[in-house]
Amino acid sequence: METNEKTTTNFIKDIIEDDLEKGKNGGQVVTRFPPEPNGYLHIGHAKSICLNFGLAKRYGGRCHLRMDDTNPEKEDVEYTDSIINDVKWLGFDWGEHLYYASDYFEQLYEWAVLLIKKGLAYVSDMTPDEVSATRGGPTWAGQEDPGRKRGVEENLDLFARMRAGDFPDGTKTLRAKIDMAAPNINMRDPVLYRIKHENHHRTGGTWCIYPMYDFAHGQSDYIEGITHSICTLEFEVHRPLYDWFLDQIAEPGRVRPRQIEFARLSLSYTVMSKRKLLELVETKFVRGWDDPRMPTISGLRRRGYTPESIRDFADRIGVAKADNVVDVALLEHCVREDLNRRAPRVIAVLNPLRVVIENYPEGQTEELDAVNNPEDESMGKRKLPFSRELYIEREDFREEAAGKFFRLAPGKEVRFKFAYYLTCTGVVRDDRGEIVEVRCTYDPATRGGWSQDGRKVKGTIHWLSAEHAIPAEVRLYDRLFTAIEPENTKDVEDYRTLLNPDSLKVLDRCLVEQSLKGAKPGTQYQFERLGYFCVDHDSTADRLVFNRTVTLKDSKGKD
RNA sequence: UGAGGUGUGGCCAAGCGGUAAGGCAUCGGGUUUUGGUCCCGUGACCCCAGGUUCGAAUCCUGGCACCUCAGCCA
Repeated sequence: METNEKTTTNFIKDIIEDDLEKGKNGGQVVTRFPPEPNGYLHIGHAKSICLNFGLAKRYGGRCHLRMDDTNPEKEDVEYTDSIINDVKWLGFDWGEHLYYASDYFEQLYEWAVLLIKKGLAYVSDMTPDEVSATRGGPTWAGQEDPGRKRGVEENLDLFARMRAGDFPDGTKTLRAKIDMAAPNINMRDPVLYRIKHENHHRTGGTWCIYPMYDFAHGQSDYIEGITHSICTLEFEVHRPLYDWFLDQIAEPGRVRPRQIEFARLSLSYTVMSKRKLLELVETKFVRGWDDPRMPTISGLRRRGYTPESIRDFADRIGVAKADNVVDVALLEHCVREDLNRRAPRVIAVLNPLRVVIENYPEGQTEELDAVNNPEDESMGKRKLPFSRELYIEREDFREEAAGKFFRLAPGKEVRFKFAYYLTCTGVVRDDRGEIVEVRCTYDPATRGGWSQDGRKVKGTIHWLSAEHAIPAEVRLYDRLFTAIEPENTKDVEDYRTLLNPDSLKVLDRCLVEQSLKGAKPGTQYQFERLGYFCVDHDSTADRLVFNRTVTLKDSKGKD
């Protein structure tokens, strides 16, 4: 499926179209998705990925995948691998354009030297605390760093020695000489390089000084010929700095990137910060980054979300600058819509209740036709075995059938989907009074589930032949948090107190139809009347495990 | 009290001076061998107050609210 663009327009498209009209950048559109490999990608990243790759595609340009790996302390190849895998899975192709900011370290270093020579950067001896204490505040200026007074030669020498490893971590930095009284705090002599005697996951021990985000990002964009550098709103106040660095290094005639900011995505009932997601993983509240309850791409994938549904979601939420919290119901709507078209229907009984058909011959089995997908006739039909003893969903039977209950109850006739009309004649209880079996009779004239005499039954329920069904485990998921905005709920100091204790429910005595035997992990189905489910990779040769992606919409009790 | 942003129905979001798109959710109704799908229908004087204009969500002025920035994180 092609990513269809439902939102008519957004301000970024306007900007790009305006640039194109003016012939800027030679009519090129080059974007990039620049994650830091310090965690797994989540649905918020998906918004950015779809935006950047989508724009490139729309305007006949290209989109790079760039690892923003300038901080070896937090980064790891495990994350790099997962990012590459996730972006690919989402359906995007960066071709040859996979880059690493760390590949630009040498060039970045040279630019730092250039700034020193221009008298625009200096080596500082301040500690982190001192830098912080002298930065000033919103309404008061900062104080100048003594390092500011150093001459070019001394700075050059000191900076070279920083690179050479002459100084311990935290003792020196390279700072830009801008303005300690700038109203924008980011312009108050920002740190360009810090010393970290740390092994980098790609450059190994080559470097012991690493560039800061501000000194690396815009230049990386420049190196790659990015035309539109799209990032989230918190970088808006960094834009003057982004431009300041480009002012110092950009050569005439080369593409000069422009930073454009949009509002990041918040999804209701979950958290999106990498720190908090990491915390959930580390405290073992979830089973890992790919726990189906996580808003990570890997979690959504394991949950059964399709790339198409996520791309559709990204299109529908739009792109703007206003803070927003998108209702997770929209995401759910997107998978339902996608899976409704594609997922084959099968029968599963999550909470089995035995049914015996008194007038059906013992030992007899017949095969009935079942439609694989009413939305798509080409998906054909399959045979479903029917016999005297069946299982139905426990909640599809009630002794007291109140007004709106259309399912099985004493004396009531209902349709067993694809099979017959059955009428309940009674129940069998165990010692404790629990119903363990429902007795019924069937009407042989209603084979296939319809009646020639035109009589209607309101209810249709699903069922499985007792001797043919196979066992399975089904994991039901619910929202991870009980609050719409766990990170922004008043009177709540710790978001973790809002974790939903019932976000996972494991049912280990479920039954599914025999055709599911050997189903491959990742395969998606609609369990008739229940929802969309997919095979989890925890499944083994003799035990299937399913994840519930999302329930079917349910209007029970609403009419 | 600084700088940069944002405010359109419950949640997103178009709109770019000519009289409020669309989606999700909700609630009605119809079809239906999934209480699914599908199909119909349902809601806004656009943060507030002034002003400009024949006409303003769109322009101007003044408020108010919320978000971001004081990591050697990104």
